[in-house]
Amino acid sequence: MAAAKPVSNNPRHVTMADIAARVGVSKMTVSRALNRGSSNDRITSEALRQRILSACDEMGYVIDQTARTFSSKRSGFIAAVIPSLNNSNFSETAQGITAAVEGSGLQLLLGYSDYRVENEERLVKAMLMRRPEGVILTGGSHMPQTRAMLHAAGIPVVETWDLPDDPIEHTVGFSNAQATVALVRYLHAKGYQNIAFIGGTSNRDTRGADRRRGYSEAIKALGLPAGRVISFGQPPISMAQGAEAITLLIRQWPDVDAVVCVSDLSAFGALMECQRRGWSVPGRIAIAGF
Amino acid sequence: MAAAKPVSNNPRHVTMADIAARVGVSKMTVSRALNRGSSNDRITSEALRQRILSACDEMGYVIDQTARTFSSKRSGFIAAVIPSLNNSNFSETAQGITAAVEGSGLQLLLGYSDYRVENEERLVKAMLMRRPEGVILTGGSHMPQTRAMLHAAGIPVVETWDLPDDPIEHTVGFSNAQATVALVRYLHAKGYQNIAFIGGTSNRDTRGADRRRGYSEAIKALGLPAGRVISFGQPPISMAQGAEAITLLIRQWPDVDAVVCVSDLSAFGALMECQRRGWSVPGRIAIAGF
DNA sequence: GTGATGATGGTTACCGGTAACTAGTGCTTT
DNA sequence: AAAGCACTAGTTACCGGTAACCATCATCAC
Repeated sequence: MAAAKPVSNNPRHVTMADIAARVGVSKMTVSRALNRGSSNDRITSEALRQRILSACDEMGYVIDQTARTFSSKRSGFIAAVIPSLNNSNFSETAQGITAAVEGSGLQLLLGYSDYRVENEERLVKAMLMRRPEGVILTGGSHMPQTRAMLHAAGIPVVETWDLPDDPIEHTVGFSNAQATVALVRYLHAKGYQNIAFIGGTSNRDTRGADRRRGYSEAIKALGLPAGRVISFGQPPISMAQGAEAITLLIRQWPDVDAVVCVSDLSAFGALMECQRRGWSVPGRIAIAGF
Repeated sequence: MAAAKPVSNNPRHVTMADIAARVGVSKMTVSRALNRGSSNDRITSEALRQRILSACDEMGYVIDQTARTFSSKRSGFIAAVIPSLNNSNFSETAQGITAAVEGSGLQLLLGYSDYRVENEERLVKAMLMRRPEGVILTGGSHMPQTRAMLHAAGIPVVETWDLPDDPIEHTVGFSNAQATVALVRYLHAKGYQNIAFIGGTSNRDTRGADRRRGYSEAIKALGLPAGRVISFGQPPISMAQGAEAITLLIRQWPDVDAVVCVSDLSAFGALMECQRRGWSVPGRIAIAGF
């Protein structure tokens, strides 16, 4: 592909030196005029500054962030890895981070791992090569190599959507297992006795696996009938898969009166299927989504 | 925030020079060993190369992509702007691009504009500062300044999900208006006479607006009853909004026998509502989504 | 044996910004 | 009036890689 061509074979990119020559000042003055307001601010006279800015406009100059990063050791972005783009939870997380970061002059660089720690490792490596000023990860399960690289990078690391026992550094989240325990206890307190669980087939989705573990622990602790777990579909499981799962569930254990679904999406699919079949919710069966 | 701290205040990042000193060769040799297989390949003896690679491993060296980009003028990534993360169409586009780009050594940098051309302009500017090797945009409507910057950048630009009259450079897509015309014609050919349209309230979503325009043109050309347009909710409109919209629609024009929805999501919401109310689809009313 | 050739590794200069320091100016302060 | 200070702009060096060119050595054809 285009892998052999330089970024630009224009006459040449306009550089700061061109602007400086045009205005008749030094590069440094141009740099200072453009960086007004940054931490290493140096006041430039307003008239001169305006001349510089309009020269930039006229010549179509855009500062080279690459050179700037290289020189100042500040890349101006933070990296975030989420499992999937197409999941409102994670994309809302991304939107939230973007909003929070806006104004501090930082940008968000987003990557998605497709729920695979190997992909996460590759992504983290690629991102670290670009020297982010911080990294945000989803979940607390990572490859050893990933943890090592992040430690070596010497930048802030935040893990979200989980409460790992052994955090890399900071954590913003909750325990998926404990939250599911609470959910099962709540259903039990409401009088439900035969509580099932619907989730995906793979352990790739570690948060999903944590939720299943929490379910099993709670069931055991409460002395309820155990083993009522349907595993169906590759995470993230779809609405359609949620619908199929609840059909299987009712066929296998007709006495089930409540079901905990691994995600909102699967719960929604299950709910739809119940409505379609005319099973009253939560009369015939209660449905809870995570 | 952390906006005043350098990327790293470690003892110091391991650099290529450190590796070179350790192995007892020059920086250049290290560079060549690491870039084996790239376009400007120079064969390095395998034994030496292995010694270099293991030295990198031992010292935890990760190449500085910033410096590399700066020096070689090749950033190794392409930029894509999509309207929204949380839309399976666009996130699938993103996944497709990622897959296509994989193997060519390029990475994808993703940004979302929230359906606003002003945001798109800010994003494009921020991305161009990092010197991407190509840019992919969603849709064919952009701020004049955005077009100017992209032209000045001198890199390949691709517009998708649209077929603009005045493309910036390349286009991969289709005409939203023409496709909607075809859809209306198809419904008419099937015998439907009272065809309505459901879409969002704003023109921010230019593809949605194009679809509405195509709908109106087709209705007019076919001489069907016009004006049966429900505008409801800010794009991208949700399933719930699709459901509400169809309720309004039927209340206002009870004779409507087919409806074109601006998106799959709104069509799905409308479909659900019809099922809930016991209206047969496509008996009582036909529902088409874009 | 000698020049040509090819494989390998070294040298030098440079990419485009910014940090850190220096120099000149006008205004106070004592 | 001299010293001190606050501002502004200029100078120099450098970030960590790579392009382009150079030097060396072994191999080979004649």
